[in-house]
Amino acid sequence: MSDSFIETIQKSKTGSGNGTALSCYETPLVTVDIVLCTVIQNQLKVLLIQRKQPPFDHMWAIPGGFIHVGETLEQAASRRLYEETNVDSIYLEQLGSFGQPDRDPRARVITVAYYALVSAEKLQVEAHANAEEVGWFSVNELPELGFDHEEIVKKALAKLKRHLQDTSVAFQLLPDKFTLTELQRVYELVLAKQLDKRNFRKKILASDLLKDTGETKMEGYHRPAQLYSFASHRLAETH
Amino acid sequence: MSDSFIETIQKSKTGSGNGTALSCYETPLVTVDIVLCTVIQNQLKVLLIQRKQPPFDHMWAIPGGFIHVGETLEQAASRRLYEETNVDSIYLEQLGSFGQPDRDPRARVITVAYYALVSAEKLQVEAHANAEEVGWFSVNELPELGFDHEEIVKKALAKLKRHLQDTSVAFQLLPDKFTLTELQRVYELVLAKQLDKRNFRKKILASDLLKDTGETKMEGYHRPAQLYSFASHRLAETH
DNA sequence: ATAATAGTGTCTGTGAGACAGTATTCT
DNA sequence: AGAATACTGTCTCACAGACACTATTAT
Repeated sequence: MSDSFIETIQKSKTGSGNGTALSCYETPLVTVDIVLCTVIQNQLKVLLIQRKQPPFDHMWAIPGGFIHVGETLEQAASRRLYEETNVDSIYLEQLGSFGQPDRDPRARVITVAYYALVSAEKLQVEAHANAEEVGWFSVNELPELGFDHEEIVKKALAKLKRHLQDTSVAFQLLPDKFTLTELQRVYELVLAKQLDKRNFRKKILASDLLKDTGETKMEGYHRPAQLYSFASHRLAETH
Repeated sequence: MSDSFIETIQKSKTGSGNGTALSCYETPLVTVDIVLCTVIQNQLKVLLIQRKQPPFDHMWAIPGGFIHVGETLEQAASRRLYEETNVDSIYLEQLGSFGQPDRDPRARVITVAYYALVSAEKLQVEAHANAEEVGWFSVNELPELGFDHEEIVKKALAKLKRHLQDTSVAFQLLPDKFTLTELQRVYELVLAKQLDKRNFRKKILASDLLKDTGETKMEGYHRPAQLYSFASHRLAETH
């Protein structure tokens, strides 16, 4: 959809001038692009869409698109995520803008990038009623990406890592009720390293972000785990 | 300068359609805006420019402008700073994009904001050969700002604060050789709180970022201070 | 009994912050 | 001698990280 829009702009660029002092193609286009992350099968995954036209035909790219009239940047990102996943109110964080003059070979396109987090639970409910090729890729096994999307994904993962440590974003990747082991797994996946169980629990419980729901979760033939929920979503924010 | 460009766009908007499927005004304009900080007279100051046209006529605003063809976002910001200060190679850090639909009453304008740091020393060399009203304002006594620039400045100062603590940006606000007391003053101004002299020196010297130049600086009738220089500009970077 | 995961406490080292007195230079 | 700033070391507390065993559930 973004692509057909750029084609139109391109035509006006190659056609004869229209008399105004400044033509469209001298002003850059603006998009939003989103690195949507979730945890599936014990892996940190990113949502990608397979391209159907040049440039970068057949390659994968992160979802994105133009900003509609009257929309804020966040709303545009949110809308695009809804279009791809049928989930709304997905957690979004702005990552920065990418504007290398040649990042899109067709036209000058500046993108405002976001990273987004959803729990796999929310995704399961909705099927992909979408004709596009859409896929979840493990961050360790990303295909080659079009445009500068590899750079954007890398920055997103780096920012998520930092963010995880001084805020409480981890909960965005979990269902409302979760065990401490599940929470630790999220930390381990994002930070890409193992954590000590006792130290992790000590720190998390000391932070006072969790509420013991009293419920337990049985999974397999062993001692059931306590279920916790997140107490104060907006605490411990540094950013 | 940005303003006359927006006027042109505005005319094409109110004039009759030109036949293309998508006219210019449906695509947002993009600018860069920069919060340039320095330390003058023991105060943290921000560069502002007084506006000469509506909207926000007579009010102050941070410097900014459109991106030229072929320029990266950073280059555009850098160029605008050079135009205002005659100083180049000013330290720049991207802050984020601001895109509220109504932030500019004339047209949809999305801005990519930067914060920038210069040492007062570099500024002293060059005089303002500029016709515009330009001024350095203490961050504690900012005038009312046009557009959403107050929000941008606040975010810049917050980011600078955070940044100061886990990187070595402080040096961007100092001359090449400086005393530990001067360095501490920069920290105190940015963090807006007093620091203990012994703890500060202990921490800074332990970080191994400084090189003792062997020189000293006499100022007043008292013991002269050691001059240090910054050892490794790119160490301790988190971002 | 066994398998499988949940859950728990101590010790050590490091870094942050509180705190006061001596050193050096010039008038 | 006095004024003004440079410079220095110790103690305490909180937090991070290393580390191993008991508890509970189902088969």
